[in-house]
Parts: sequence; structure tokens; C-alpha cells
Amino acid sequence: MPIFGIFDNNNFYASCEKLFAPRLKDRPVVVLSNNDGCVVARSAEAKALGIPMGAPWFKLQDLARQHEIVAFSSNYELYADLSDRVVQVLRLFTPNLEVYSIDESFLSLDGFSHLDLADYGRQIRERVLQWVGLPGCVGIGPTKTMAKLANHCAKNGFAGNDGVCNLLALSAVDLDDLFGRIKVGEVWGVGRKIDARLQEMGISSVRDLRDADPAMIRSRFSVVLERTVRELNGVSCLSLKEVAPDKQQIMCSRSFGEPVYELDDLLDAVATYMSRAAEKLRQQQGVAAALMVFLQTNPFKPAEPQYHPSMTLPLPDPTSDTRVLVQWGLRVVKRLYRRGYAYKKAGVMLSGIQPEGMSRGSLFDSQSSTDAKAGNLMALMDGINQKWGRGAIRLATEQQHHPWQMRRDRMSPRYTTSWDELPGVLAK
DNA sequence: CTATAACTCTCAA
DNA sequence: CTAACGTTGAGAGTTATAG
Repeated sequence: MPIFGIFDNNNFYASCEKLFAPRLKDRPVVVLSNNDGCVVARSAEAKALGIPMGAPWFKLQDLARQHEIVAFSSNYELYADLSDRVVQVLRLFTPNLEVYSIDESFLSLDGFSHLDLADYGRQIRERVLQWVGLPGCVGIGPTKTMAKLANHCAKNGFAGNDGVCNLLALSAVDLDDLFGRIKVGEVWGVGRKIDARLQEMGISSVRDLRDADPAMIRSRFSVVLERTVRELNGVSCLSLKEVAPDKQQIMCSRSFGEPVYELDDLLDAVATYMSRAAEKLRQQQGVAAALMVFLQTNPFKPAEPQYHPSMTLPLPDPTSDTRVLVQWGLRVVKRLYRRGYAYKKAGVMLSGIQPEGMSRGSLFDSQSSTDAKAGNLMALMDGINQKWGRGAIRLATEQQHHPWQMRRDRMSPRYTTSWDELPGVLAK
């Protein structure tokens, strides 16, 4: 029987910001989504003030002034770097690990059953705290779903207050009692909709779901929730994925800093997003067989005329060439654009992704040498941008300053990845 | 009618 | 000063379409 652990950082983005602002140690801190729109992370103090996840920041202004809440724009470079450091530490504790998200990793603890697993969990969180400076919790169980649940228990004091919960150490009676006290909505894979439907059926606790008939759950819901039921019964259905598979689709979309009316601005924005998407595509040595572009007005202003067009365009020849993708993307924008709407968001998606070189012809194709040159050019651009920072070199259509660029008024410095932004360095 | 494609829904971080 | 509400990806299930 496998043993899964999961390490999950507490309030990850907020903890990253506090790490470099010690004076904020006991202050309420929130981190905002792109465009400084919604609250996506809250420190313990901010949670205590009742700020819900996803709350629009502009609605919290009174509360913020009242309690001197400190808000940061999302600083993804900083968070990504700290996340990498956390993973480095975790790798010291197990050779088999799945980086599940920026702040969560599953650990295989197979073959560690001779250890006191809860104690091992405490060592893990202490080491991460000491070496990286970020707090986290550890959950342990016989399945991924149970490990996630254990993590929830560890975070919320269901099982002591040492930040670790090992469900494998509980007797059947204690597990029963614990599952009876946890709401079914806390289970991994049970979101708002499914929660409501389960409630209607009288399934309100984790124990209720665990004891439900899998066949019934499958017929009334899906094979996915059936697997969840089995996992809650200790039958492992979800395995550790140590290598992330290549993406099947690649998206890039943004809300605009302010409403956009002009076609030219939309063309600019979509060219920029398409360039980003193409970079990601090349990072996995892929080519795309289709692209999709969408535009959106602001759905939060229902009184204004709404327009949410999108169009998918199959590409005659799968490619990762920024110039080709941007050209097609811009053609689509021109087709979709209607004068008179206040556009608030746009995005692109690349799909039909295959490994490059597999596409068509290649060896005897008369185009192959021009394709190779295009590939060299793209690689050169990617290299320069990687060395000198995103946007150092770009196509002429991507200009510099734009009304559509997102707001990021409250950014902290990139303390760990940019010398220029270290406080005091400039002054010297 | 079947196989596939396209689209919708749900979830997660 | 005002106005101001995220992004990315997966997978399953359903519906539309092609042959």
C-alpha cells in the first residue's frame, strides 16, 4: 500500500511577502490577483478579519483603512523562486516527489513506514521554515485524497497544533470520528456545485461521502467523484506524477488596466499575448495546429452592451513561429472586432499541440530549410529575452506603453532574482 | 449509426 | 483624482458533425 505525504505552504503568497518585510510580521497582509483585482492570498491576520478568498479589492477599502491592511500586487518571479527553494528542501526527504502547484508537493513515503511518519513530517516543516523561511503543513495518508484531507486537518487544528496530521496513525474509530466532523466540501474534487448536490442527498460530512455507494456516485455524478469515494476508503486511484506532461493547450489572457475601444490596442494586446504563448510552446519543443482568440467586454457591468466573441483557426502548417502565429492571431482579431464596445479582456489559446519535427514533411519538404532558419531566429529571441528579461527583444508590433496593460501598482521588489530591485543597491 | 470533433461544465491552485 | 471583480490547465461528459 502506498504512502502519500503532501507539503502545503501556509498562505503562500502572503508568507513570501512577509518574509521580506519583517515589520509586517503581525499585520494583515493580502496579495492581489493580476490587475490588482481580487484578493488571492491572505495572511492569518487578514483571514481573521473575515476577508474572503477572491474578494474584489476595491470593495475592501474601508476595512483596509480601518485595519491598515497591506496589499501587494502579485510578484510571480519572487514566488516562483521561493517555491523552487522549498522543492529543493523537500527533495532531501524523498526521491519521489510531484510538484503539484506553486505551493504544494506530493511526496512518496513508500518504504518509510518504519519511521514515525508524523515526526518525519515535523522535520520536513521545520527544515523548510529554517532554510527557506516559509511556514507549511504536512498531511499523510494512504491516498492522495486522504493526504490532502490530512493536510486540511493539520492546518485547521483538527489533530493537534504541530502542523502535521498522519491519518495512517489513527484507529478506525478515531478516523470515523474525524471524518464525521469535516464538511464534505473540504474534500479534494468537491467544489461548490457538487457540494450543493451532495447536501441535497444528505451527504454532508466526509464520512457520509466515504460510506456512499460508489456505483450510485458514478451514475449520479461521474467517474471522477467515484474515484474520490474509493480514495476516501483508502484505495489509491491517483498515482504520483513525477514528470509533468507537456501541455495540450497553452493560454495567455489578461484583463486590461482600463477599458479598450480601439482595434489598434486590441491588436497590440493580442500580439503580446500570442508572443508569450509561442514562447511557452517552444519551451516544450511543440508546434500548434490551431489557435483561438477571444475578446470580452466587462461582465460586471451588465448595463453596458456585452460582446464575448471568439474564433478558432486551424493552421495549415503546425508552427511555433511567433511571426506566423501573431499574423494569424491579428487577422482573427480584425474579424472579431466590432466598434463601440468597451473591451475589458482578451486572450489567445494554442491547441493541437504536437512535438516539433513530427509535423509534416520535414526532411524532403522544400520548406524545411526556411523552417530551420525561423527556428534559429526564435531560439535567438528566446535566449536574449531569457538573459536580459522578458521584452528585451520583441516584434515591432509589440510597442512599449499601453492603456491595456494591467495595473500592478503595489509590487514588492523581486528580492531574490533581480539585483537592481534590492533596496539599497541602487543607492550605492 | 459511429467515430470524432467541438463544446460545456466542473474543479483546482 | 476616479474606478476598480484572476489566470491557466485538465478531464469528463455531452452535443454536433462528418462520412
